[in-house]
Amino acid sequence: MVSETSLPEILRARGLRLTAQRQLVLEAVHELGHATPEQLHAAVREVAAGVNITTIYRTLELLEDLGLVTHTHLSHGSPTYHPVSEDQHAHMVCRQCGAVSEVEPELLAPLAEELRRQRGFEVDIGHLALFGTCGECG
Amino acid sequence: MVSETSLPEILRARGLRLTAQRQLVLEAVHELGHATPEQLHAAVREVAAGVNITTIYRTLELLEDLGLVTHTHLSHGSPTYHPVSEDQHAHMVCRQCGAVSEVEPELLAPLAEELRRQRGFEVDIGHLALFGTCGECG
DNA sequence: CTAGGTGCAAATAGTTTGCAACTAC
DNA sequence: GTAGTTGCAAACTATTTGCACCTAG
Repeated sequence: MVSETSLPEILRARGLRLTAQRQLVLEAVHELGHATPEQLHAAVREVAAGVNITTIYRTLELLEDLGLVTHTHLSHGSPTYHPVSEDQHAHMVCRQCGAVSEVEPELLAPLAEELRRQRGFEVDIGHLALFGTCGECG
Repeated sequence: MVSETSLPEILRARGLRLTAQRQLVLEAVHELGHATPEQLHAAVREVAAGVNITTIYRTLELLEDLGLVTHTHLSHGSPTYHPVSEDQHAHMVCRQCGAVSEVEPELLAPLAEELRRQRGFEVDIGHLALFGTCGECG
């Protein structure tokens, strides 16, 4: 499992620098679980007020490139970022109430397998969002 | 099946007006199959040059409300609209080459069934996007 | 010291809104 | 005639870029 601990090494291996901002953004992604750049910015600011939103965007792009975080598009608007270290899971979004819940990867495995076999398509389960209506709202 | 033919009636039933713009946008959605507001605007403009992008947005919202079209978020950026009359289908987007292909609803039926049973969640299959890597790029 | 990183301001893309002019009915 | 509709300009939100200054190594 890739964790925050490895950030310094991963950066060093690429000749990149470890900065407070990068640590804070990665920590915030872990803390919040699923968060938009805006939300991460707010979280980081509570610790380091001067951090610019631009840096959040640049850092998220970097962390994603380094394989430490990914993002998904849940509904409209901003993407949400989460750690890749977490169990791969899909999201289920209710269009009525906006509730987001997680879908266990086991449920998706057969579909993923089918697509791989039939089409040679490798589904990224962590980047999957199912829209619909939840039990409460249905 | 709801088709373009019913637009006048559906509008009338709500006390709304049938305009050239509305017909053109709906036709464009049918013609293009999956298109962003931008692309639909371009298509409509080929027939009626004066139509404003604002009208495209407003009309898509209306048509969606009327149940004639839906939209999905394929990858980043703009949503893509398509007719609801078409067979419900999901989309498969390759993150390398950007290719979009359709996934037959049969493949998704078991998953949808499972979620309905276990969680009472009604998945909107037409609004589903699977991201990953296609055979060519893998 | 110096390449990489950050903050700030400005640019850009996508979408929404206010309002006066227009038109379907 | 009149309520619904449109076009235009301006506002907004989310994101990206250019650039001078700063700092980790």
